[in-house]
Amino acid sequence: MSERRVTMADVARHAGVSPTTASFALSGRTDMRISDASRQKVLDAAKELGYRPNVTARSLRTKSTQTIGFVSDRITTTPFAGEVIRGAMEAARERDNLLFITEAGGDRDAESSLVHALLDRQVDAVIYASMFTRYVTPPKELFGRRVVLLNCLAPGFDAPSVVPDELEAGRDAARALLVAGHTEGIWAIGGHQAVPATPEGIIAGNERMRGLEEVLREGGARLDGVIECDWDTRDGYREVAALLAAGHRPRALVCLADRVSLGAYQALGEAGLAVPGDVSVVSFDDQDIASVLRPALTTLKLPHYRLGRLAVELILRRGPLEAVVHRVPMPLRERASIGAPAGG
Amino acid sequence: MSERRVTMADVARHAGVSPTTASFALSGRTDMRISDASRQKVLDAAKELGYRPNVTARSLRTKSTQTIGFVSDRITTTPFAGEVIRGAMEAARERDNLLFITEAGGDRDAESSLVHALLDRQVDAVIYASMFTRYVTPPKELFGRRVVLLNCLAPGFDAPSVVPDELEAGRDAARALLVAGHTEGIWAIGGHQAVPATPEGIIAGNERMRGLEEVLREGGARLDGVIECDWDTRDGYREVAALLAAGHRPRALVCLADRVSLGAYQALGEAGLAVPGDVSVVSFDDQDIASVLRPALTTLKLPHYRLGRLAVELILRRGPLEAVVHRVPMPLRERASIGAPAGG
DNA sequence: GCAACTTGCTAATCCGATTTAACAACGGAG
DNA sequence: CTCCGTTGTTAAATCGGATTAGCAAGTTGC
Repeated sequence: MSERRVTMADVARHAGVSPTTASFALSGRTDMRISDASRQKVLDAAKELGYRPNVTARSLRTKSTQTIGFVSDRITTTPFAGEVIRGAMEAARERDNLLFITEAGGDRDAESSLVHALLDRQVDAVIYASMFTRYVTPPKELFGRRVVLLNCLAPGFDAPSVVPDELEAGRDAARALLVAGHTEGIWAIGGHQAVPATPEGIIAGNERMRGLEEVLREGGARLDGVIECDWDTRDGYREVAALLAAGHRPRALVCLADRVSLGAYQALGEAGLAVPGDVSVVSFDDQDIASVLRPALTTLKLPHYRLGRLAVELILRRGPLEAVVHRVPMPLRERASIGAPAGG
Repeated sequence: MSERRVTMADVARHAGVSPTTASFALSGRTDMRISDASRQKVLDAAKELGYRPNVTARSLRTKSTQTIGFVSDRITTTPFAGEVIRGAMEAARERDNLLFITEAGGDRDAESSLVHALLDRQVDAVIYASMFTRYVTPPKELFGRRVVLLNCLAPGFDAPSVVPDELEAGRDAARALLVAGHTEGIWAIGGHQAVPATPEGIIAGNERMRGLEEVLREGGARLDGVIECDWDTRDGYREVAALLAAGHRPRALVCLADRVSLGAYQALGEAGLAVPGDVSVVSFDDQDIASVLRPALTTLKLPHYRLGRLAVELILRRGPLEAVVHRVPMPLRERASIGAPAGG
């Protein structure tokens, strides 16, 4: 791409030293003695000529490209993806690394092919990411490589995982309700995804529900019911409408995803019930929409930015990676959808 | 990253030929004569050893890294970003290219620094992207380089631009209303962003309004009013609520962004007006939320996937890039928010 | 005064490909 | 029988750095 770059040889010539001296002066290594005078000459020459090292050439010798590959099933489907990537990118940038972003779309062959494309470019490490928490089997090309699993778990695959702390989030949802005084009339919409129509519920749903029920029980409260349905707006609407039609009068709804909450809002609105006056709602994910609904939704944020960042930070730590599961807290975004229980 | 790779020297040795012969056989070049027998031996050896060329090493000689840099102001703020990147990525992948994704966050220094990081890695070209259509001044490091401007315009900068066809989208919004029979009681919410509090309105707002008014006029209709406000849910809600409170009874609302539409829905709902029974709504952007609102929103889709794809396609065409503005159509997503005018 | 270090620097190699220049071997023309 | 062109192949140079080995000149020790 365009005019010849200044090379180290140019710098050396301009400074009147050998390329070797220039190399050592520029890399600032101390295991080879360079006089301050020479060093300064080189540095000045480099600055004057606007020298920038050719990372490609350097990595041929050093093996390190200061480049990380990012492979995901799908970066586009979920609105969170951008945050994951941004977190990863910023952490990488702080250490002069760049990210190759790729997406396999769930296709195994595409995945292998992408991993190859990354390895052909000598990436220092690979982040293998899923857009929702689940169990995965990374492609064989990644075995023995420097890998961090992002938002997924692969038992038997020797690499660290970075996942949201769904269990604690479930507990926090319960605490938020208890603090507001809710002990009865609590329904969970979305459930465990025991029969997973929405695959993202498999892990998240179970852990959220487990944490929720645990703290509710400890707080002397319990769920009136758990409605299993897909984690989408349509099902949220339908199930809550059906619940109300059946004569139930919930005081609080725990929606397992913000999309479900939106459906719940719609059903509640049509039934003339106010949030949080008549029914409190607590949710999970903190999608964009959460802050924009009326009333704004109290929800447990999926920490995508921090997931991305931590994955890169692990990679950039020196030394081998340990196959540990890192759980990142899901902060509670307190907004306006939880209130005191409606008088019964 | 881990065990030694098979090199071309290994392949040559295994096939019993020189590295030169192996190179020509593998690259399939015809300007150097290789016997079919030798060629086959090399190919077999390569396959058997699982040889994969080291792109980094190759590019040191050839200058081409099969890598494209992507620099944007912000990939995260807008939910569309993923689609842009996906489009770019898929187009790149089809031609064995990979994308470095970076984000400068609007900071000029960060931008320069990122461009340097990209150039240091010898990217073949750079996509300079904005997350909403606007005028930009690319950093000086990009002058004279192979660049495509994505979703932005830079007069005087010698590079092609790829932008949504907002003008035609404005016309299509008008046509959708005319076809449904609307000729009066039409209000535009969001306006031209003449005083741009929401910067993304500067170009989009003007062109959408221009196309809208043009076709409305030609169709014998006109706007009852244009309400200038920020392109967000809060303002959409406030302005529509105010409009209704002032005693106006619009038949159709043209919301300049889906976020504004959401606010409009909220205000309409609280006033007991049904969409589209009482008021039709047509919108722009096609964010995720558009298809999930009740009723689903008829809107003109920002063609992010195609923008990303076209940018890469332009880059991968051989020959110099021409400084032309490519306008990508914004398809009409017909859903349920437009109906016949309410009887007046 | 000479060996033994230090200090400061450079020549030569290497990384893994591509590409240029050159060179055998063979066949046909004259 | 020589000359020349063709065919198939390879040695060597190159890309832009990092690294190893080695070499002068100056210091110190005894």
